[in-house]
Amino acid sequence: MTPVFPGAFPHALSGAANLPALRGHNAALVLDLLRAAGERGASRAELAEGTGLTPQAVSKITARLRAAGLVTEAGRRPSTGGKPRTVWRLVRDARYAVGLHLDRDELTAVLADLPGTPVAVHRAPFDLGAPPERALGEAVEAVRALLAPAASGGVPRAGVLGVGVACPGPLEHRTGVLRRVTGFPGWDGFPLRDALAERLAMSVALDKDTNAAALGLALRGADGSDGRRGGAGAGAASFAYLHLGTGLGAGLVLGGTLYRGARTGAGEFGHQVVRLDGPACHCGDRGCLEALCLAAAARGDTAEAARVLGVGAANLAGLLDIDRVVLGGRAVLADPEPYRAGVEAVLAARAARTDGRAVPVSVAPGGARLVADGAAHLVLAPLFGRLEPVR
Amino acid sequence: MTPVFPGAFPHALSGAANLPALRGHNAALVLDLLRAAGERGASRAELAEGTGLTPQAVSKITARLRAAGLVTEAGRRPSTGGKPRTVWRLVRDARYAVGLHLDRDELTAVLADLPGTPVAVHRAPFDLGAPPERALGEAVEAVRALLAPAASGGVPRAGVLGVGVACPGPLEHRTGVLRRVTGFPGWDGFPLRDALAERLAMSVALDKDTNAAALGLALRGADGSDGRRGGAGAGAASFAYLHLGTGLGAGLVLGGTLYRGARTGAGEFGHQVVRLDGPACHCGDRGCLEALCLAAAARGDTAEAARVLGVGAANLAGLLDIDRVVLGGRAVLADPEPYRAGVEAVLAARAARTDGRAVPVSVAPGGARLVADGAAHLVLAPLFGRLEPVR
DNA sequence: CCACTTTGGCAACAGTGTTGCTAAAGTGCA
DNA sequence: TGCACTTTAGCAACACTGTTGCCAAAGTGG
Repeated sequence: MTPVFPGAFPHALSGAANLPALRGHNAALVLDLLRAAGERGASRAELAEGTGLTPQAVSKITARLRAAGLVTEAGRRPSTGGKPRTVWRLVRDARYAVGLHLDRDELTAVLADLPGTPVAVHRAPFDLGAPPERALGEAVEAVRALLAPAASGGVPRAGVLGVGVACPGPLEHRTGVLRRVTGFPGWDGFPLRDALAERLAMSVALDKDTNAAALGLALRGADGSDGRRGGAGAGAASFAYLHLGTGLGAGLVLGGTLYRGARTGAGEFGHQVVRLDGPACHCGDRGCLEALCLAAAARGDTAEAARVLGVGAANLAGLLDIDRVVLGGRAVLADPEPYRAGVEAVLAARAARTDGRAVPVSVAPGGARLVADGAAHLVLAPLFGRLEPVR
Repeated sequence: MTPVFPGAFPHALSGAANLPALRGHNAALVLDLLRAAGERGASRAELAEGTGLTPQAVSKITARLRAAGLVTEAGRRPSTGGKPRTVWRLVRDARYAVGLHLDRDELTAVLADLPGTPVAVHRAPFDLGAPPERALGEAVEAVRALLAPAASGGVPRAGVLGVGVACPGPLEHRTGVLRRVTGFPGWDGFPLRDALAERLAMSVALDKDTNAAALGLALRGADGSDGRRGGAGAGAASFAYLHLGTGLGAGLVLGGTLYRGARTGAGEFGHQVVRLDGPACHCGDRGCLEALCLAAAARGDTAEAARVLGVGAANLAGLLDIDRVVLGGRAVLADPEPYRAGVEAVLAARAARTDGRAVPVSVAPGGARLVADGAAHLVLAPLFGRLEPVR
């Protein structure tokens, strides 16, 4: 839709690779380092150090990226005895992406700049239970309102790469088609991505709300560390985002990238059975984590809700050897600390038993806008080689 | 240790990539296709189709691989109206790898050829509880016996790439150090990989038994389909290998590659809690899957053991959206069908509830040698771009 | 003022996959 | 049997990659 730069969007090269793909791959590496560097920027030498490329290669790549308008020189570092290093930074307003969060009763649209920082927000009531065509119209209107000069402050339409849409699952991110959205079966089979793309004349990416949130955390830094990948093969950060709202779901980031499974089915966290033959769940099974957790929360027993959630988190942490657990969702955000502490206690007890490292638990920053912010990253992340682009 | 070919061992290019890495990456792609093609082989045109490279690039790559002795021309396909296609095949005896399975009471060493087929096997009693130095000596002796001309039929020592070692966890594959192997704490901190490498003067890779088994299944085809990756970004096969023996563990293959987590801790499957506040487990927790499953099996209630195992498998399948579950381990292999059917029934019930696809369940082929065969793939897989090489 | 250090660009280079063309090796019909 | 046609595969030139060697620019410190 909008040109980015030649050879853009190469995910970690897994298929056949030719020279354009190689170029795009290395360019994405440099961009990702600059994104992580933020306001501080990075010099050529630092980029060379961080990527493993030679300084000369970095020079060529930064020159190309500058020609594309994506990066710019921004001052110099103090000299350390020789010519001072030139600092490079991402050009914040070089490109934009829209993040659209369609929730059960509310719609949030954000306009994010190249590093992913929101520069405009639009909120509106929304009814996911309305007929799809009507809901679609409201989503389209929300994006148009967001991009109107009055709201976005004159962002050139051509600079907007596309729209990332996040909504409750199940759905298929590859095809952009919704499945039986829990509680709203009317959406089953609706090609939301293509319908939005046609109405907006923009490229659109669709994913689950939990996945969008996890992706946003991976790139903006759930732990403040800006989610940089580790060195070559050192194994990048892995974490699980657990979302406790109307239901209970998870978004998984494994080895620095969002793990969605082949059918976008990964992250079905709430319907793991933790009490065999326990109380019935609305899903038809018995003893689901979600049922136990929500029931405890409903009767005001936050400690028990947190403990049960912690057991599920421990099951997950053991299976996937993750580095961190991040909590979010309305129920958690309403009273975060008991949940955080309760989950962390269960994980710490497990670590003590197994002689292992305790998995730290934190509460997701960003509050109610977390998912919308993350949805914008569905469009931005491929630029930085952080997400397999959907074609 | 043994030269393979210039630029060998490039995993899916995730770090900075230069031309040698690019060459190695594409060469690995071609080798992987030829491995999957097996006896049938593949023509240049088929390789070009499968990799996405141009026919001319494939010509250059096959020429290089032939010079390295890894591939050879093997006949022609019938003409379809023009010049008949030349078929290429892997040279089976171009390279070898040793797979060593150190189990609690037995040791298995296999010599595998380039495609991973065992050509020699050596079995011996083994005591994992013996002092590490003595056990190490026995392992060294086993490898030497396997490679002796009498056993291996004159395989040139120079053609052996290295030794893949699989043993019960926990351990760290990156450093090659054992942790408190369940039941045998004497190993804690023992640098098995480096010790073996020094004694044998060969390169050694270490991993958990369940991971080795899963890797072997991924490459040899748990489903007979030879484990080929899907097309570009199509999402390769994901499955879980569940091993029910003395304990209960899992090996995970996600998107075509072995997932081990940063600390080789992934696959802790048996100590997920499925009965909150249930019976005590030896690990110190309550209601662990392993405790319930083993208890049911011990009292002869295979149906219940299978049902409980199925619940754990369903929890896992939901969380990771996998394509298949493979069962193995002594307890399962002793009487496979009830386990297979029982687990599959639970997964089918779950699929029916969620309107999803039922996850098929199969029993691992290869029997008692599964882990040893897989261990050889710890050495072979990097050649085919299927495993991040440990450095 | 000058020696020294460090940055970063220019030009030549080795090596990648790609493109355009041609030769080789079959099939199938007149 | 001859000939048109199809398909495979190699050669040579090419565009482009990151790398190397060299040198100018721009600082520091005595």
